[in-house]
This record gives sequence, structure tokens and C-alpha cells, in this order.
Amino acid sequence: MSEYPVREIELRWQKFWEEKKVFQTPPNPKKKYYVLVMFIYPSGDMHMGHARNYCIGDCICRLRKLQGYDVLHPFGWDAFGLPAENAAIEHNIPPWVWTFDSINLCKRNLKLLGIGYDWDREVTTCLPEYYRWNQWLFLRFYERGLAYRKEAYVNWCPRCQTVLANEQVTADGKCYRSSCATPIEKKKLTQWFFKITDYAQELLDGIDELTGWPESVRTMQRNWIGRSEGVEVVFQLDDGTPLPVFTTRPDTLYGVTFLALAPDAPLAESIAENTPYAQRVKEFCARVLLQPEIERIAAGKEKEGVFTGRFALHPLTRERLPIYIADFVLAGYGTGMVMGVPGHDQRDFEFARKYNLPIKVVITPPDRKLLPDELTEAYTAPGIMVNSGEFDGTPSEEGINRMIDYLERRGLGRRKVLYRLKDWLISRQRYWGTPIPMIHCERCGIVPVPDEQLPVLLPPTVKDYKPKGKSVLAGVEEFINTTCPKCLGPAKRDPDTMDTFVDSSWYHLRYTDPHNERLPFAPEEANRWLPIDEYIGGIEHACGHLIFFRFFTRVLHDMGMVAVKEPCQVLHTQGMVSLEGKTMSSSKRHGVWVGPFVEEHGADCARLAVLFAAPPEKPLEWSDEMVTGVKRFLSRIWRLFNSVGPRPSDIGVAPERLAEKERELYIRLNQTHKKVVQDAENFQFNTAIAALMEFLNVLYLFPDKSSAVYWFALERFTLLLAPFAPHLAEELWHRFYPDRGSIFSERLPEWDENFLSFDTMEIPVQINGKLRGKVIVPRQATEEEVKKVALADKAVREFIADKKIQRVIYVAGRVMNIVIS
RNA sequence: GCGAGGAUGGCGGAAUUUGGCAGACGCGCCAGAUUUAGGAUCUGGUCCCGAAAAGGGAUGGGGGUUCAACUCCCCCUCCUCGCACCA
Repeated sequence: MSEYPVREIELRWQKFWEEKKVFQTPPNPKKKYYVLVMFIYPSGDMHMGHARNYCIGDCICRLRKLQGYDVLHPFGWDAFGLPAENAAIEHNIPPWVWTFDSINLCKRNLKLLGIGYDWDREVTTCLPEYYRWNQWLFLRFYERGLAYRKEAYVNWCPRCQTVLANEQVTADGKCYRSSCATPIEKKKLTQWFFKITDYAQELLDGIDELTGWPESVRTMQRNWIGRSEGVEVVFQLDDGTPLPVFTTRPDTLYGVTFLALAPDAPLAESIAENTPYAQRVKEFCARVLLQPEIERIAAGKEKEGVFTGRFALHPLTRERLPIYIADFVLAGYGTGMVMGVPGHDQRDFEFARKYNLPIKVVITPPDRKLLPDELTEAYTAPGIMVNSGEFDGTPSEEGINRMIDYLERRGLGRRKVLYRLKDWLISRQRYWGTPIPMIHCERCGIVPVPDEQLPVLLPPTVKDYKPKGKSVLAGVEEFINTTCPKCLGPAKRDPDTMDTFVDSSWYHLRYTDPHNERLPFAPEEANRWLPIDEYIGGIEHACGHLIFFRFFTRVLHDMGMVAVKEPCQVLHTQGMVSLEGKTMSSSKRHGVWVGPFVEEHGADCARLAVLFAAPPEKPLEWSDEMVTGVKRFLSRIWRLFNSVGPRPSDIGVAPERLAEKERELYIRLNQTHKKVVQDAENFQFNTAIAALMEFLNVLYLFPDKSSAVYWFALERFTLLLAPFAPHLAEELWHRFYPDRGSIFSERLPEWDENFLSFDTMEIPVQINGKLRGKVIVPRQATEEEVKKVALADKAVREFIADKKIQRVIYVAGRVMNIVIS
């Protein structure tokens, strides 16, 4: 079937859109609409999984344009990062060569699809005009105490030879890059951090307002921030040193029989000194810390520990409690030390059984007694406090607060809220990133690079990109040697680069003012467009980027640079596209590729295929069959429009004066119009397209294809089709109006509220809840009238026979149910 | 283990917001038309039992509320995703 010259049409209108700058952002939006699709890491070819994302964004962008909104629909490149650098090492080419090749490839694919971006606002994060503002923002964060350096155990990827943020370590302790997936090690290093924990509570509270986000993402973020309320209780080391310990269960305080310290907590190094246990403790810690994190923290692993030879005093009972080092205690949470309550905490129970530590029962269930020796597991549910001094008899849930008050009054503890969220480690020992704008001077210490010296340029090429366990830039003499801005003496630049998630934390703001040379963006420009009206991207960013960009937006709000506190109200996470059961992937060369697909079937076909197959948030298994239906749909449109003969000169419609058949068509048109618009607004593109298909079938069957109302319907249908199959719609539009501009500069009229329902309606009649007949009544029929017709219906009458009618329920326009006995 | 979401024809999915004709739309399949043939196209049909009509059954399983339940409530099974020794 060669009747539909798909590529010819598509290329024509893609060129037209570009030349006429149809998707250029209006400078002074009156009715703003900001559609943002997460930008891409340009790392190779583009598959249908990518395409799905961009088609969703483009569809809503085009619909809003037709509705008269001033739309901002930008795109850009998340261009710094490891794959470019690894490619550079492998092929010995500068990372920027590889990166710009990839960008060009991606851009070609996006243009093949005809996505309507405003390319004048393109943002590329590896260019100095972008990353200088990463540096500028870093300096502002530094001034506000939100960027700091500390020594800490950090996640180290031995293959990438760099540290990673917590968010970049997978659940099973591997490097987040799927092509690397090397087990992460812990290494003690001095690194730069962003103090996101200062915003932990705000970020948590803010989630409540994000009602347009998927529930799953909100829950994930709540868990990731992980707020817990409790108390820091102060025990005492045998030499008098205070030993604070965090607990959420102070009601079990009388049940403490030991303390446990993390092997990587600072105190662990010194605690066993001068005891006979010193050597064993040292060996134990060394062994545990050498284990890859995956093995060490694997759930269900048997707990291990070692006695330190030291004791602590219980704050209330003054009992002597042995102090252990235990591998299940985390150094990075709380104080790195926990109180062991084997009776009421499962981990402590297992540990106590293994090392023969005493078990005390201090909470009992209301209905039975617990005997320590008979316990097979810890009793963790609420109950009544026992063996707890003056707290005996108190319900444990009430005891929590009473105990905290009691401890606070005596200065033995204080109420505390703890978060699981850690500060964000942003320094990387790699080349291909934003240089950290700091200078290390032997005399003045750490000195920020003055604003007027920005950007600190990344040297465009270096001799050897291969990392050797320390920063690549440290070995680049002409970069690393500089003068101290304070004392003008010789000094060294910070050799690290920033995590690429810094780049993506504010790109949504740069798009609003992409060419600003004085600021990352002008507040008045950002405020014109923020918040993002629809943000579209993958759910894999739930606890990474989607927290970081909220964090940045809040900091920028506090700096007075943006009015909003949250960057986006509505978030759509699109489902993965898989092929033969496996997620499509560029790096694994597994997928259906945009280029060949568009060459064969066309861009409109690709768009409809991904939009029609399933709702956007659902995962999608690609199959060639799903292309058949939409391809047929496009051909049917084409054939219909080619078969209808000349357009009447006047297609004005006076709805009230239409003949019956025409009136029916007009009503169906309005019903379709309403459904398509409302479904698309709700991101139910699959049912919106279904409605268009249904209406096309109506158009096929309509007898008088030369009537004005028919042409009116064809024209409206074209407008409704435009967001979904923009190339074909544009082509058809220009047949109606050869001299006018783009269909996307037109205005989609409102549907006609007065013609949404037919003059008669069909009412199903149930008897005792079972469907027994259907009656046709005028639209305005009252309950009495419907009842009269229903009772006259033959089938209904036979069913009722001589039974008595108990009651009749009528739901206007929906159903009538006759209850008989 | 904790948390979130889900289970509807041979398949992808509608209807769940607001309880009101379950299976829209599409794929596949069947029949007819057209065509030299194939393909394409057009028209119609397509949940199950029942030859058919009548009727009955059916939304993972079991119970409940209701005139009426895919939809609400309780219990169970299974699936997907996230977090996972966070004290």
C-alpha cells in the first residue's frame, strides 16, 4: 500500500515547523505552561523507551498550544559523566568528542520523531556557559554553610575509581551504572558534601503538597528521608566518658543488657586500647570493614561481634553493661552505637543468644507472661512495662514519652529526631565534570574562587584520562597550579569535579533563561515559568534527582531567586519499554531503534504506537502487532480524506437546524471532542486515541460526505488528531487552509456543551438487579415517564407477571431497577 | 520483614474518580464483499455454557454491605516495584 507518502509528508512539516519556529517559547507568557521531560544522558542510539518519554511530553505540549497556552517545552543534554570518560579511555579520544557525537545522534533521532522543542533554549551541561553556574551555585552554597568538606567513609567504586553518592549505590551494594555494577567498597577520604540534611524536615513536609505525584514516588521519598523520633540516652563509659545512644524505644530502657558499637565508628579504634581484647577487636574491625558492603549488610546474615573488654553504666540502674563491637551497627546512623535490648529487639535477641548475653523482659503482652529463657524471638509489640522501676504497669506506648520526659528532667537524655537521609557527597575524582571552584593555599587554607574568576575551566584535553585512585586533574600541572586569591601566593586548585546530579538539580531553571551571562537565571524569568506544570521521566530517579532538584529549588527559594518552594506539582513517571522481556537499553544494544522504525513506519506511527498501547505509567512490552492497529488507523484517515471530494466553501454549522442524521454526527463529534481533550489532559492518551478511532469509524459510515456538517467534523477531527499524529494533521490542515500557518498556531475551539447528548436515551431496566430489558425514552423523561415505558415493555411485563412491585429505583439517565417480591 | 501498587477475554487494555448495561478501542481469530491470485481494503461477527431462542454463569479465591459490587468493607492467594540489620 503505497498510497500514503509518510516520509515525504513528515519531512515537509518538520522542516516547516523548524523554519517557522512554531515551538519557539513566547517571551511574555500570559497563560504559561511548562512541559518538561527529563533531559538525556547522550550515550548512544535512541530506542522506543526514550521515544515514549518524548512523545508523551510532545503530545501534551501540542495539546496545550492548541488550547491557547504559552508553552515552554525545552530540551538539553546531561552531558557530563562517566560513560563519556570511559569511552575516552577505551578509544583514546577526548570525552567531548564522544559526547558531541552522541548529542548529534540523539538530536537526529528527536528530529526524526518531530518532537516540538524550542531548540533556542537548548542546554548542554558540559559547556562552560552552563557549568560555570554550577560553580557559582557551589560558592553560594558554601557561603550559606551548605557545602562543606569532611573526612568520612565513602562509597568507592574500584572500577570507576571514584566515590559515589549514597543514591548511586544500588540496593545490593553495587555501582549504579548498569554497565559497571562493581561491588562498592568503603574508603576513608576527605570529600565535599552538600548539606541536604538541613532540609530533611522541609523536604519531608513538602511531600504532602505534591498531590500530583505518583503515590509510589512520594512513599519512596518519605522512606528515603526516613524520619524517626526518639531520644538520645546518655550511658557512661567506665572512665566517665559519656556514651550517647539513640533509641526510638526508651520504654525498653530497663531491658538493656549490653551496648554495641559500629566497627567503623571513631570510638571503635580506641575503645579496646590497653585491654587484653585490643588485638581481637582490631582484627575484627579490619576484617568486617574489608568485606564488601553487600556481604556485610546482607539481610538475614548472622550477626557477629566481639567484646571490647570495656563496660558502660546504665543511666538509671547503674548496672555494668558489656560493650561489644557488632557488625550490624551502622556508623553513619545515630551515634554509631546502640543499646542492646534482647528481650524486645530481634537483632539484639539474636546477638545476645549467640554471645550468651542476658535477656531481660521489661514489656509483657497484656494476656500472658514472658519468660526470658523460653523466648524464641524478641517481643517487639506494645505491652505493659514491667521490671522498670517506677514505670511498672505503664502501657509501653505511653511509656515512651514518659521515659523521655523523665530522662530529660534528670539530664540523662534529650528528645531527638533522626533522619536516614545523609548529606550529599558531591566530589568525584574523575575528569569529565565541573571543577570544584576551590583553592587550597598552604597559608590561607581553603579559599573560594572569586566570582569574577569563574568559570574555572576544565582543561579541554589531558594526556591520560585514566583514574589512578586519585583525581585525574591533580596530575594536570597547568590546571592544578594557581595563585591564592587571598595572599596571591602559589596554591593548588581542588582537583575534584562535581557529581553530575548537581547539573540536573537546576537545569529546569536554566531553561527559563538559558543565555543569561550574569546569573544562572534571572529570578523574574524563572518566576514566569515555575512551577513546572508537567514533569515527565523515569521512576528510577525517585530517590536521586527528584530529591536533589527539590533540595536545590528550596535553597534557591531561600536565596530569594525563585518564588516557589517545590519545582513541580505534577510528576509523571513513565513505564519502561521492554523487548522480549528485557528492558530496552542503549548500552546493551537491546531495543527497537527510533531511526530505522521511523524510516519504515513514520514518526506519527511511532508516536501513536507508544501512546495507544498502554497508559504512560505502565510498563510496556513491545510487539510488532501493536504497530499494526495504529498504522491502519493512520492509513484509514488518509484514505477517508482522499475520498471525500471537494470541500464545500461554507462549512458553517447551525446546530439547531440540522437534520436528524447530521444532528447525530454533530453530537458524536462533541462527545468525542470532550473525551479526547479530557483524557489527554489526564494523561490517558490510550483512551483519547481510542475515541478518535471510534469517531473515524463514524465518519466512514456517514452517508452524506458532501454536507457542511461532515466537513465541519473532518476539520475538527483534524485539530483533535494533531497532538497525537502531528505530521498527518498538519498535512490535512493545509488542504483545508493552504495559505494559513501551522495547525499548531490555530486555536482548538471549545466543545459545544449544548450538544453532548442525544435527544433520546436508552435506559437499561433491571428486575431485582438483573438486566431484563432496555427502553428508549426522551432525554428529558422524568422518573414517572421512564417507569411508564418500562412497565409497558414486553419483556419486563413478562418478568413481573403477577408479582408485587416493592419499589422502583431510578438513577437519572443511567438505569432503572424494579424490585419485586 | 516493612511500604506502595496491582490481578478483568487468546493478547494490550476500557469501565474503578462518583457503586448503576462488564469487556470501549485495538491486535488476533471467523464469515461475507472486492480482487486473476496473494496482499491490501470494505462490511459484519467474536467472554463462557446452551444447536438456537429463552435462560444461566463470569472481573484471582472466600465472606459481607446494598435494590444494585470490577468498583465499598473484612479475610486469603498470587504478581510487580521500592526500602531493607536505620536502633
